[in-house]
Amino acid sequence: MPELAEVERYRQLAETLIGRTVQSVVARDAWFLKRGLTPRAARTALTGRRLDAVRRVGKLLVIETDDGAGPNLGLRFGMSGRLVVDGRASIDDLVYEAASESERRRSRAERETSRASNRPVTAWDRFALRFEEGGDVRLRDPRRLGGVELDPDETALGPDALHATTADVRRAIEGSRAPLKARLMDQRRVAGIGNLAADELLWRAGLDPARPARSLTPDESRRLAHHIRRTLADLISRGGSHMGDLMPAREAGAVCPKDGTPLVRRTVGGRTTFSCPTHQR
DNA sequence: ATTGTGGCCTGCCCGC
DNA sequence: TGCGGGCAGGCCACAA
Repeated sequence: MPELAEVERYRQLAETLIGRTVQSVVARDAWFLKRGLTPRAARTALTGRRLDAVRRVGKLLVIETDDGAGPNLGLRFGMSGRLVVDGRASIDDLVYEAASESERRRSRAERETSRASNRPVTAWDRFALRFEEGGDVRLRDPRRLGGVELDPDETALGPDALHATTADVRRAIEGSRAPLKARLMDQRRVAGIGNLAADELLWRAGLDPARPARSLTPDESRRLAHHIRRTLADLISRGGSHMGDLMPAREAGAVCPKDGTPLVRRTVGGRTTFSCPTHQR
């Protein structure tokens, strides 16, 4: 499910849509349309448009139309949203399943049954575009926490985490006594860090998620910026946010893969957080 | 303004 | 087998 790494995969998948022309808009779930958008307005705005660029800003996917003359289509995936292009989900599913020994040993049928949210169930397709050239793109979201909007306000997002500089990170955390992790996950400060990536990169950086953001030394901020970029790039190349080195230990009773210390599970910034009390200070 | 909390919506998994 | 509770990778409105 979608953090930056997943949305980056969706972006790559969506590149195959470039050059296609919207034949029809399927927006049966009005609740899924945001900022006052209605099914009728979406149909009017998008039908006949050619898709000509796909960008990712943090966890937001932006599809541009008609060389800037048409509206931008903004897709958000919430916690359970997936992008399906021409009937294919993005390959992060495959990587994820292949990575699990137990999953691999099981039959495809069993896997399909147990991982119901991956099945091609059209009831969960909340929004779709069909193309004159054939094929379609669908936003499949069982929990309906994602959404679709036109011309999303990208200025509300901070610099993209994948390319965050030390200066970006310092700006994001300076002066704040909120937990470091909460600040990193504030999309207005830095865009794209989700709960799993936050745990992973703070674990790699050796920083306590609960530390007041402003307590970092200049050297720690630099180290943090490095690990933000490095971790996200790693997660993208490995195929998903669940591919981090800390992830296997993200369960009750697990120990730190670095030093064997029992991990601490708590809520930080309102989110379940795993960290190592020994090497994360 | 900043920070913390609750809620949104749905599905899955565990324990009884 | 059925049922209730707790959980989930995001985000927004709200209160202090």
